[in-house]
Amino acid sequence: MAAKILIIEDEIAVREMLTFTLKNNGFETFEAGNSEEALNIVSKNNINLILLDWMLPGKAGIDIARSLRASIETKELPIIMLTAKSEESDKIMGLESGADDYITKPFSPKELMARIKALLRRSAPQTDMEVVIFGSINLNPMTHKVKDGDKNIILGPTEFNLLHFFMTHPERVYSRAQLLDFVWGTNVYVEERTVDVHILRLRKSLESETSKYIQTVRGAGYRLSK
Amino acid sequence: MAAKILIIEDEIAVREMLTFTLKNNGFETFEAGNSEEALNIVSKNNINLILLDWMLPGKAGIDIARSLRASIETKELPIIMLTAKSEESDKIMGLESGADDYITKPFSPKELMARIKALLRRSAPQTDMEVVIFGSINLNPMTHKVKDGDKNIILGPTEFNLLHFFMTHPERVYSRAQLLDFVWGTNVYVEERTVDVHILRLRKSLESETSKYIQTVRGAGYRLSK
DNA sequence: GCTCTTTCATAAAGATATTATATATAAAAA
DNA sequence: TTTTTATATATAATATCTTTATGAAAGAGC
Repeated sequence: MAAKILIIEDEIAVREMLTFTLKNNGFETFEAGNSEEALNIVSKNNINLILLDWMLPGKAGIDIARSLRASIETKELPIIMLTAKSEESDKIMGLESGADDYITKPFSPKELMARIKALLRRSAPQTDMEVVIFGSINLNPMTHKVKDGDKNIILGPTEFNLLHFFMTHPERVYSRAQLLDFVWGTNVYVEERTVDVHILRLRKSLESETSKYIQTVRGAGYRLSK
Repeated sequence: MAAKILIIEDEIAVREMLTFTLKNNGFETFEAGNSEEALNIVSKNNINLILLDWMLPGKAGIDIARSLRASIETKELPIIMLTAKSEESDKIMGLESGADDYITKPFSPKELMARIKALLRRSAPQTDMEVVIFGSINLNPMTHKVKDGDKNIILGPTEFNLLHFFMTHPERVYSRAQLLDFVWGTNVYVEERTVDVHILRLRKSLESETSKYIQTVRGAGYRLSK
């Protein structure tokens, strides 16, 4: 699922630009113009990362960073601060008060994305990295290993992703088109029949008993179910 | 029923190519060469998606997107913009002014189709996914599973659809012709007797007690009732 | 080179529509 | 009433059509 990013910025134009860039890159965005809004949004949503304008009126920026760092709940929340100029003192103060990274305006969307992704990668290992278990299947995204009972299962990348998706979304039927969207990703253009082939290979790789969990639902798609 | 797609493009050759490709893929197409035509067609027809050429004379492309986004009626209408080059600024402007996706020329018909289908899928309402219960029957459209009491009921696609229809429209009698319309879909020529056969199979699949809920109303049709 | 993915061709499985025939029902006639 | 008749529905069998499974080859990426 898409990471949730909160943009704290008082200038509407900049805020909109950021929102737009982030949405475009598949993130879910929230916007706040001041501390109050910001903390409110953080408390109500499961924000994954914050983009914080350092140049908020008063000392708002620094205050927000500090209060987030003070609370147990938000202690680990990654913060990227946006600074207008690359003044050494600002950087130092920013990092000191809790930002994990900073980026100076003007910056390219590309650079912003790279930093956000890097930070999310670093700080959010457990989002999609949980071990998943379904019946006798045990899938560990961290080590990229799959076991079916005692037996180690060797899967190609696509089979691995497919199984991971099914295991994190069991019981529900997905059409081939949906599987392409969710497992292959949007903007990938392959034939729907290709899904069949990967289902076949996934079934072959699993123990014969277990492979029955990968069910064909005629006219609808496939499902992981007992 | 086929989705309706409006092509807004001033170059006739490109327009015809697009129309051809789309028709070939089972879409219903409309064509407009300028804003006026475009907005006119949108207001009179139930357009499901728009292919908008970004390189229309003047700022026509951006203007059309904006006016569509401004009106409540067309706020949600998916727009794919066609751009000549993949310039960052163009993409951003396009998406900012309301396009949902963009595709840069030259593009393959396959890619175009995939994007259109993905967008239609995304914008389609996630309706009809509620679990339905009638008596001891429990039908879950999400998992595509049916239970009658404790027993799992295996149904073919048509029987599943038929039962789902009855369960979402209980107590009322439907003629064979109506069932063909609602369950099979309009524009399908099938003998009315065929309905009998599927009713038979549905009854057979259900527990004998429950199958009595599928009632024959002589001279009128069938009904789901206790 | 290798591995993994996608596509394609064909086989196999499954679902559907049609037909023929049997059965049920309602109304009319005896 | 009971019987007849006409018509509607149920059922089984089957031919046809669709969808899915599978193996093999081509293609892509490393």
